[in-house]
Amino acid sequence: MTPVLHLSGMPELPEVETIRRALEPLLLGERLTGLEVLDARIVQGDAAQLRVEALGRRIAEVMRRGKHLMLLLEGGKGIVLHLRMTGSLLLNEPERSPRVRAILSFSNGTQLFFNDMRRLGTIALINDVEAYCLRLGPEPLSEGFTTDSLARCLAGRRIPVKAALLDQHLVAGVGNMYADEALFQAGLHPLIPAGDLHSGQVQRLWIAIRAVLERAIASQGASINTYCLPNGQKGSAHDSFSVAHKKGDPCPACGTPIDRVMVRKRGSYYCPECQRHS
DNA sequence: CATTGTCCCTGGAAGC
DNA sequence: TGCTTCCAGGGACAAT
Repeated sequence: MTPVLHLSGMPELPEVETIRRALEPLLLGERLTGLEVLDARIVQGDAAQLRVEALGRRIAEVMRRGKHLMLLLEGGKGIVLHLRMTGSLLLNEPERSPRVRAILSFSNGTQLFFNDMRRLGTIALINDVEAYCLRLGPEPLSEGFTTDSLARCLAGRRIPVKAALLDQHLVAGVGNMYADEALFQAGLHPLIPAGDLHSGQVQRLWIAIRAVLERAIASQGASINTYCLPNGQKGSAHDSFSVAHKKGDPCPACGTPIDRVMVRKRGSYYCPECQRHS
C-alpha cells in the first residue's frame, strides 16, 4: 500500500462518512477478533473493559454520528473511534512513518490500523449508544436539522456564528473547513454574533451547511491534510473549496483576495467583500 | 446557563 | 546553521 506522507489534518463529517462507507461492507457482520493497543493513551476510559465487552462480538452496524465513527456491537454496546486532527484508519499497515496506535482485527481477516501522528484520536467503549448520541446536536443532513432548529440554537447567543457552527452541541460534524465554506456560501462574516442573524440569513446558512457537506461527501472528502480513505486514496472535496485554506487567492465570486481572521483560536478564511460584517 | 481559556499532541515553518 | 517559538485544531475540562 502506498504510504501517505501526512501534513496536518482534520477529518470532518464528509471525511468520516466516506470512511464509514468504505468500511461498512468489510466489517458488517464480522466479529472483532483482535484489539491491539500500541499506545494506551488512545483508549478513553477503561481499556480492560473495552476488551472484555468488544472482543468476539459481531459488528451489527457501522455508523457515523457527527465526526464520530461507531462500530455498533451485537448486544447494544459500541466502539467509538474519533480521528480528531491527524488520525486515519488504514486497511494496510503504513510502511513508512508508522504512527499506528491501535490495530483492530476482524473474523474475515480485515485489519484496521488506527494511525495518528499527534495521538489526539481516541477509541472508547460506549455502553449506551443512544445516550452518547444525545450529547451531540442533530445530524445536519437528517430531517432533525431544520431552519427552525438552527434558528433556535442561534437565538440569543453572542458568540460568533463561526464558533457556533463548530459547537458540536448545536449541529454535529461541521469542522473548521466546512464552517468556512458554509459561511462563504451563505454570505456571512464569521464574526457576526450568532443571535444577530435574521431569518433569511439563517435559512441561507442552513441551505449552505447542507450543500457544502453533501458536495464534499460526493467528492469523498477533502485531503489537503492527513485525511485519506482506508485504502490510502485521497478525496477531492478541497478542489471545490472557495475560501478554506485559500488566503490571498481570488474569491471565486468577486475576485477579492481571500482574507483570514482568527475566531476563537481558529483560522477562518472568508471573502471581505462577499461576507460583510454588517 | 453562556462563554472563555487551557491543555493535549507533533512537526513544519518562521524568526532570531 | 541551529535553536526557540508559534501554529495547526477537535474536544474535554476548568474557570469566569
